[in-house]
Amino acid sequence: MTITGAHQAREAALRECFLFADLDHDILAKVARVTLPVRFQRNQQLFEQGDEANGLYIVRSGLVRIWISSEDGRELTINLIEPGDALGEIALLDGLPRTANATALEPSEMLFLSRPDFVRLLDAEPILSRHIIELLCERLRRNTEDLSNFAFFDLRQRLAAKLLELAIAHATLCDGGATFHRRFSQTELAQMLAASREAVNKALSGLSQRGLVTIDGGTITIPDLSRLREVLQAPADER
Amino acid sequence: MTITGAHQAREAALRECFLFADLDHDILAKVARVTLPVRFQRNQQLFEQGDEANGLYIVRSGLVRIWISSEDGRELTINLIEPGDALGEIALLDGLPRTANATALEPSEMLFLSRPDFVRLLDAEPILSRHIIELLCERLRRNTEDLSNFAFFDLRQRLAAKLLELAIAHATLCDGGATFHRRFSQTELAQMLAASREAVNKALSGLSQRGLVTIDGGTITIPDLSRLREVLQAPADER
DNA sequence: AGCCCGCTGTGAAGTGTTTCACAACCCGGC
DNA sequence: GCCGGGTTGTGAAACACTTCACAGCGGGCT
Repeated sequence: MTITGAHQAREAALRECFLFADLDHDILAKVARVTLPVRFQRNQQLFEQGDEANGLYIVRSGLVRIWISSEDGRELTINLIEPGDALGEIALLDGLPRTANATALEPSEMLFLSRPDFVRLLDAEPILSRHIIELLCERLRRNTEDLSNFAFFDLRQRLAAKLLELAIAHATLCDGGATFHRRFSQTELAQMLAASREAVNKALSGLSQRGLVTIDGGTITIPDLSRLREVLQAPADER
Repeated sequence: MTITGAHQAREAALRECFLFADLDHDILAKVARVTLPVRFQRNQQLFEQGDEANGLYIVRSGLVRIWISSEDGRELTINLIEPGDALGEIALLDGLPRTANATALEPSEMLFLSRPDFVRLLDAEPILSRHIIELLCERLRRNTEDLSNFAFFDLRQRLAAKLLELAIAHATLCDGGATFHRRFSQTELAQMLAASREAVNKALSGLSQRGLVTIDGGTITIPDLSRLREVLQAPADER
């Protein structure tokens, strides 16, 4: 592939990312030029909580896990970043240390945009500010949702909510139901739900016994999304 | 007070708010003119989750509680907004329904800035975008902290963390310790911690028996902030 | 004064979740 | 083929917190 070909590919990747979606072609081309393609293997760490922010990552393929850990080594997965989304915004924008860790769950391709380049761009392009603001608002809404789940839901409900959320990005919807592309181990789920692996196992069995999910060789399918959603309103006695 | 006097007072109030702190005088004067002073009584609601966003509130005095509620009526206090801070940014910025409820905990004075006026201002003043972005980042950091507390801490630790957090805004620090200005009822604390009032009572007694806090007629004082902070690292067996 | 309401303290029973221990499984590598 | 590591399933004991019930306290209102 020629060098300009590579630039064009990167520009196309940027355009698929919400943050840069409707910048003018010439601006985007300039950005594409300073952007650095990087690859990460499965389980390779992009950065660590407390690191200084060096730049922004834009995911082209793969999957990245954003997580924090406690003093005694337990881990909480805060977010999974899909292709087309960006990660590392917060520390990038306010210049403070990274709030969380980021690790590739799959072999992943990214574009890396260094902080100096990004800041320059932000000053030059007011429309980018608007997109950043919208991105941050979206993150805040998701965050409030998560807090609400922790505060109000028991494990069974948190699991149902998480499965419904994961289904949007990781399952093909069909006929009111959804089947996941990707396998999520019970340990992975437990880390998203701040619960023990054993408890997730039992909650999952519970859902599956009621036919709300079916599990085939570790791959989850939700036969009927709206029936699973009912678990979120159930007044506890209906289990 | 003359009308221009009122404008000047409002302009001063804006200047004390981080969001508007370093706008030019003439811009600020223009904003002050479109800004509307409003008062709320104790327990009066500013807006409700699901409402359409009509504008931004800037707190001049008093205290505002941001909270969400569950289907079955439990409430979680997400944030307390102090004088000099703003509230209602998220829905204001993305145009979607309000994510939470807001009610005044004390008689409170605000400045109200309507959404159309705000949007105009945002387009005209790029520096305001930067401040908004910083505000959102700060909220996100606090939010991640809250998630971490829910995921990793038991009630005793969450209580200690919350008291340390509240002390910053609601206590006078003195000699390594802090005494609160304001009384927080155990019910109010319980709503911040997503726990029952009774459990908060017992956790509070626990802390007080160990001399980590002292309670005098319902008013809390922390004799030694750093000793209370140790509770956050305690490996459970040291209670 | 007396009343009432919201706040505080506390115990007993019930429940959801963790921790621990262990058995069975699947799949890739040697 | 077999071994081994990461999975899944499950049951028993321990634990944290909720729920319920109730008693006492205090401050504001009539």
